Amino acid sequence: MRLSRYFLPVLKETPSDAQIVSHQLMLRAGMIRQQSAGIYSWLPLGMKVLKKVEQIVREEQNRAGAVEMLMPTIQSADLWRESGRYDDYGQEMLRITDRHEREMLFGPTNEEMITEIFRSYCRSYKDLPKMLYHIQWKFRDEIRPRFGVMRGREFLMKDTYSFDIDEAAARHSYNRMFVAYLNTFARMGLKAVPMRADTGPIGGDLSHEFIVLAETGESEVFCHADLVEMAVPGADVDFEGDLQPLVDQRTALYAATEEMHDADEFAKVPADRQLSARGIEVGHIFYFGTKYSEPMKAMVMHQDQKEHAVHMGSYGVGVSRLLGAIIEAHHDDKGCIWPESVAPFGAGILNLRAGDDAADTACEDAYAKLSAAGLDPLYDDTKERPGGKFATADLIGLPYQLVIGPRGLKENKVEVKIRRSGETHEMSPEDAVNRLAEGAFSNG
RNA sequence: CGGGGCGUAGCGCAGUCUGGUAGCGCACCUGGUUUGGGACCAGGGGGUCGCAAGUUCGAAUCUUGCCGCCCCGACCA
Repeated sequence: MRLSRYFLPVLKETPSDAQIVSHQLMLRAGMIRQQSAGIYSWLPLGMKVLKKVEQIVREEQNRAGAVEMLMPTIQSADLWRESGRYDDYGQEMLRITDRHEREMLFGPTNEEMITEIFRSYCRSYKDLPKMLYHIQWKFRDEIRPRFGVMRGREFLMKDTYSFDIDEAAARHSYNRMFVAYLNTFARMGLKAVPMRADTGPIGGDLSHEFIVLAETGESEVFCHADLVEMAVPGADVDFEGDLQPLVDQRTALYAATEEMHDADEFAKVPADRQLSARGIEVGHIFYFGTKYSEPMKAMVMHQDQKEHAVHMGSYGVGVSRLLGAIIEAHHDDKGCIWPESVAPFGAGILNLRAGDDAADTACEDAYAKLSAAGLDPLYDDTKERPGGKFATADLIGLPYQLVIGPRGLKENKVEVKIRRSGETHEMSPEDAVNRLAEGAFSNG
């Protein structure tokens, strides 16, 4: 992409209503624009990162055996009356009346709808297990939206729903998501710690929040420090096999949010391993048994020739919130530092003197070759002065900057800057392009 | 919803107390000089001061109502 043709409205100054660094940087880097309290437009740069994050979530869901579909944003109130949640959900649900005076709502979640779909088609225990997900915009009319995309009213969520024959089978589905989430967040450069969460009226031990530690997090958390650095299972996990040991390895160590915190248990953690911090909830997994299948009659015939309600779980990832979490984890005073896996462009090419023949030629050549290599470079071909180009490149956080100007070219030199470390390497244009194309500067 | 704060040019703000022809920096446009880490000079455009009503000879400024946004609290991916 040529910057001259792109839409990248960067701000030099920090908008006054942004309180936390991720919100400030998303506004300054021209990623989002607030349209109303807690409601944002995703500008091109933000959209690109959002899609990358979404794709990682999707790939890991698919790997874990979940099947993608798409449900609508608008739902019928009748569906929610079946589960009893229409009255329970309260003011957080945005209720809408259509022209025929039908009561509709903008979905805050999809348990009812997926249960309705499941029960319409699945009648036998032989149809189980099933695991379906979608990535769709949700609306929750939060009392107080804040911190940009961290607590928006409209937000993009991945929600998965599992259907199993009994609690033991549901536990395996739960473990699939538990492990999938560990891998998902690690791929984005996040250290997410699973923490015991409140299971509400269902009880049991099957609910975990996945928390990214960050000073600006909304939750106070307490955990064994080893959990933070624990290596994730990785891509070659056998999701059909026994995942319980992987789960136990983590749940054996203390980790809880404020609501679930037990000071006495925490005190048993070795003192030098006790970690109390703040965190951002990026995922939440939940087993809720027959809470919806019972009232909504999602029954399957078992071998005993009787109908039984299916055991369900739901598993959410705040996709749009993840962008905030990633920036909180990866930034400096100059701007964002995107992990390569979610960077909006693979590299930036900075033409320090657009209009100079030598610089233009070298930049065009690098742009063509890096594009061909699949790096999806952003070529700053504007007439702006070098200082502004450096500042913009740092602000939007591209992992690599290929800096090309007439002064260096006289000695056949260009500069490669690594955003995360700030280090620069001088070399010939050919070397720079080749090494960038082959990922020579990557640290994985 | 309770408590607090703020709405003045695209962004950041001053002016409001004490009413008297709407300002500053950045950004933008034109010309010129510049050009390797957010240049300089000169000129220029842009605001019914959130909306409405009221007080007044006169309102960004005082009064009332409404709207929007932000922060603290209880809830959530």
